[in-house]
Amino acid sequence: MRISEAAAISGLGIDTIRYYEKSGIVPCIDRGSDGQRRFTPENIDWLTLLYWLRQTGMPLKTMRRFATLYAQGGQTVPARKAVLMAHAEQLAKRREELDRCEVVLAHKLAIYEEFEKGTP
Amino acid sequence: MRISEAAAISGLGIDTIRYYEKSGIVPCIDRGSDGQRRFTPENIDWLTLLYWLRQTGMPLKTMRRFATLYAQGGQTVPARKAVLMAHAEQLAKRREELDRCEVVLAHKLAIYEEFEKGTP
DNA sequence: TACCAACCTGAAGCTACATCAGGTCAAGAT
DNA sequence: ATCTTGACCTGATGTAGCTTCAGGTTGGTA
Repeated sequence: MRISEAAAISGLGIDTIRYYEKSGIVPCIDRGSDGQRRFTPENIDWLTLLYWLRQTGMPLKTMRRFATLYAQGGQTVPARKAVLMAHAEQLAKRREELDRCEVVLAHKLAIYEEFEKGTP
Repeated sequence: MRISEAAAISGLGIDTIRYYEKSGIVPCIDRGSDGQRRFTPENIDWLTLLYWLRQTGMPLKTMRRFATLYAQGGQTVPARKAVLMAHAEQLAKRREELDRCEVVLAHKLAIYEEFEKGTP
């Protein structure tokens, strides 16, 4: 599979995929005899996971750690689990922030509506 | 009120407040005779709102638009309301992304646990 | 009077991409 | 056989949103 298809499926942009490879967080992408990247289904899974991790704010540094662990094989599964669980906690915090922001917004909007009632 | 207190209350950093002022998204901060910033309660409210908007991903460009509207007085209240409501929609989308990411993470974690059972 | 903390400015540094310039290569149209 | 088109390549530069740094005032305290 070529890079454009990989981008379409994973959700990442073409440039982002190249950037991620250069940054060392996408281990071993094959190249065809033409020198162009060929993506395996395993690659696609990996990119898709990266997409979701980025989408929810995981820094590249952490992704790099995760990728390094992945490259070291099966005995790093507990460590990888720990990384993902830590990120899941981050998600919970984000959710709290969303909640609080929604409260703030609702409050502001209520004030605006009050104001509009006052000056029709 | 000085900048350090303003930072502590609003949640923003001192440097971020200065940066926001320079970027034109915090209208009219007074200065004392010593040339240092003095913050009114109104300023603090504004900064706190900015804190929450930033925390949930509103771009500076949008904040700038919002600030410009604010500076133009009461007749822009409907426009400001629209900005905040658009942002509230963004929040809903973020929440969906969080949900989906949690599903992906839970799936990965389940696979890891399966793996650990298999190779104890 | 000497010093320390808190403030100031302008400039440079950083992260995580996005975009651009300039070039390769294969496949179909002329 | 050549020409064009489109997808890909690399390396460099640009952008957003801060953050940190260098170097310079104040204002209160010992």
